[in-house]
Amino acid sequence: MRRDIFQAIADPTRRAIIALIALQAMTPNAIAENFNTSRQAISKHLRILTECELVKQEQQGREIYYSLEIEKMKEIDKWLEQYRKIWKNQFNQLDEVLTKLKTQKK
Amino acid sequence: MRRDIFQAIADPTRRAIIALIALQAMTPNAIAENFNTSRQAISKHLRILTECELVKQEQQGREIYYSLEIEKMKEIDKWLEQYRKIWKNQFNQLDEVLTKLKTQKK
DNA sequence: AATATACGCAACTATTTGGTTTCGCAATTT
DNA sequence: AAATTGCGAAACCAAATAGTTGCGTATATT
Repeated sequence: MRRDIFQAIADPTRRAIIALIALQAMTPNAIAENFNTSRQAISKHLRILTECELVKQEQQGREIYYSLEIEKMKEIDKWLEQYRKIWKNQFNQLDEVLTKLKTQKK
Repeated sequence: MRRDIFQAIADPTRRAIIALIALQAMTPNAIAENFNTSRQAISKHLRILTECELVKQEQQGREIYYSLEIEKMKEIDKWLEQYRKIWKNQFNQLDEVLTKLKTQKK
């Protein structure tokens, strides 16, 4: 039972759930209406998302509202950072080449 | 056989491979030395990474050098962008509250 | 030419995963 | 109080996954 954020976002249904509840909290039934799977299947996805803290719940009577824990998304951003450095660096190197070519032209 | 980038980075070994070859191209054997699994297992991971174009190969004699296709990493960045907007927005809202408190103090 | 090395590929296996069905419990509604 | 609704949890199943073992092939070394 791996339960890390990368494994959580690997499933396309889970990414769609994340997108759905990013702007407003929703109940499992309301979420399930947007897919053609059962409420239980969505519930399982929500459990995985909750376990890795990508999603938080708030009980309201007999309904449970799920919403995105946006802070957790920053972890992916943090992981990407090392690679962003690489592609920015490559861009700068390309930029250098271009300016060098420019000055040679003059 | 799903073969998208999110599924590719879901596996921790594959993320480690990506980190390894990000800065320099490496052969499967050289990569495998950094893990305690077989060369074949690494080869399978490399195949998955290659199939979703996260990694490119370059044959050199009987050796094949694998390196990161950094451009593909931007796809994750692109996906994150929508959520980055949300957390930046939340930060701005917090900022507004703070400046409001400040002016009220004065 | 014979051997060794670097590798991909296919077959097989154990485990994990996404899904369904069935159940039970708590909060509403009637 | 009885029926309904919203939900999580457990049991079960088919498909996918990560790994192993055993090839075959091309390049390099002797």
